[in-house]
Amino acid sequence: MGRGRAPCCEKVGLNKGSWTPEEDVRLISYIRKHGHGNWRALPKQAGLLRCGKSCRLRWINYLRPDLKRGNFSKEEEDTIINLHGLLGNKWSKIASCLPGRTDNEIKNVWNTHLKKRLKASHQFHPSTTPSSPSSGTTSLSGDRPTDGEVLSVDNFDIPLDSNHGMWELIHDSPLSPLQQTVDTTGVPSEVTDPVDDILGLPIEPELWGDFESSASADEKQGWLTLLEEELGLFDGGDSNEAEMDTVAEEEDGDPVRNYFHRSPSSASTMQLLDSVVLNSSETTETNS
DNA sequence: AACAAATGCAACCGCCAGGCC
DNA sequence: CGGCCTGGCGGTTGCATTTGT
Repeated sequence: MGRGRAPCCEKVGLNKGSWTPEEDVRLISYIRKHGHGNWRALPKQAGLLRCGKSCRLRWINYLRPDLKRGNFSKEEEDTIINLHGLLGNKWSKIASCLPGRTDNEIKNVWNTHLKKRLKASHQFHPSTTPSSPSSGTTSLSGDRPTDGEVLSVDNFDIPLDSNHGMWELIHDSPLSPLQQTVDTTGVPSEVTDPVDDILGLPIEPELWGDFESSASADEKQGWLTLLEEELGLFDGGDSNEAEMDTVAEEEDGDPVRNYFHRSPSSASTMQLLDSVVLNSSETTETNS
């Protein structure tokens, strides 16, 4: 699919548009084995006719093993609405508070669903004043409110207290625990585990070559079908269920993720934000 | 059934910030 | 200190799919 603007001349000869399962396999396999120290060099080393940016986007938005798939829950949507009121179009920061969700995904959900919903509710209840993305960013990036002031976001009053850490959160939104454990791109900084458990598929770069040369057409097709199922490209039935199990397993010991997965009440955004702040400071101490 | 309009979303782009030399 | 390189972010695009007529 040719999306976006006209291709830049230096990228002539590179693949564009939708990724094929084969490309996905190559990328997953390479990153799993070598990590992604240099996105620019990665496609060449992985044998992909893609630019580094494209590889990075594909990995972050679609192939990362820690991604949650499926529709956004009501609670997730409420959280997005509230955080958007706080942060404006800071999709990456909002995403950092929603484990398993990407900035791109959140941006899409906002633009396609939530914006319209807010608009509709505003028309229905003209007295309410939903904060616009720009106003949220602009107002908060300006003068800092004094202690005791209340920031009203989507009918949700947030007391602004300098001792509370809210202002710091807004301005210096910390990394989520998810990012702390797997980094922003979902891959450990050092790949040490020799067991290739990504997607539960036995992928190794060396094997790919053997696979390509020796596997029969049926074997290749079956393997790619399996990949499609794992990626959610194939409606195989219970793959989603398996993912939810994985998510549930990962919840233990992660306050923010637990919070979201168990009882993500939109009215508890303060709690959420506190958790993020707390967890961030704990991690900082641990690392220092 | 056929066509048009609306919607969803993956992937593109340019720009910017931070790190390195 | 300034230039270059890279990664990351936010905005935009257009194809595929769904819905309406």
